[in-house]
Amino acid sequence: MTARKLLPKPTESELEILAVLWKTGPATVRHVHDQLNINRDMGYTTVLKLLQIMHEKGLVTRNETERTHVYSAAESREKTQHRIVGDLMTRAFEGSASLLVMRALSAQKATAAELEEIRALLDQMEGKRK
Amino acid sequence: MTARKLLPKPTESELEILAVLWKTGPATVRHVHDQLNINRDMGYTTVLKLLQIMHEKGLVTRNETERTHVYSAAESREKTQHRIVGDLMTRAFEGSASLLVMRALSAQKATAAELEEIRALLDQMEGKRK
DNA sequence: TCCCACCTACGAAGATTTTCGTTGACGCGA
DNA sequence: TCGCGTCAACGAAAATCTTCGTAGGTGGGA
Repeated sequence: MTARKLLPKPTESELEILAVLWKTGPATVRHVHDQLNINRDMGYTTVLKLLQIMHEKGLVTRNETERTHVYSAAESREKTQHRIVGDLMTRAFEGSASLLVMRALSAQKATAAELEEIRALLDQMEGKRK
Repeated sequence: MTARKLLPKPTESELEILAVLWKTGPATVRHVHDQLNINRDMGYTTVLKLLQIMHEKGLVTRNETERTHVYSAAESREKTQHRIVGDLMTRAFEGSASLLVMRALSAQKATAAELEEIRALLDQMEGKRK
């Protein structure tokens, strides 16, 4: 009832912005800009423009009641990640989840706790299977 | 000793082409074109141009001894996937491998055999840990 | 020999993404 | 009230990616 239209896949820059919004919740342009500029270098108006475009695309919503607008990610982190991973799986991994998982695990050492988490997920999936 | 320079991340179209090369091994433009056109629609010269650009970028090598050149992926599928996944992990998953793994597993049901494979990989990683 | 099918190279248009300068409005403190 | 810092909006340049038309070369068969 809510999702009027299919959201486009965010571009790389847009994804960086979404990452900030997911992490800190609704935020102003200023805040997003400051967060991004911890690791990279991007002008204020660039971030503003990006957020305006994302708003047009429906990737973010915004509260305009105050002069300083507050932006929020329109879609949950889970859903967006799900779409992106699914897309990548198709394009670069022949649709194989396990192959992608292996690369993910070898790309960066997971902590023991994380490994346990994954194990639990596997158990759960196998449980469902029967 | 071999890697002269860091390869750029392939674009989406380039990735499609690499997928063909990885799957079938060294191939001519004609072959890549035919394979791609099973699922989509892309002109011959478009594929040619893409391969030429990829050659400039170093993403593929080519054998020019024959009039019909033969292209090969310059980097192994493993390495490229590794880089792409690492990049995605950083940009969209806060660097968390386990989070990405979870999305991958939920994005598509893995087969029982795949789940076992992943389990084995986990065992191996935990073994190394101690 | 001539024509045709096929190949590479090249240039450029079109589409998309990324970046930023400029403008005008707002509100607060001097 | 005036000036300054901050904000959104907009336009457009710059960079990158995608697509294809055209030209020119090569080789084989009629």
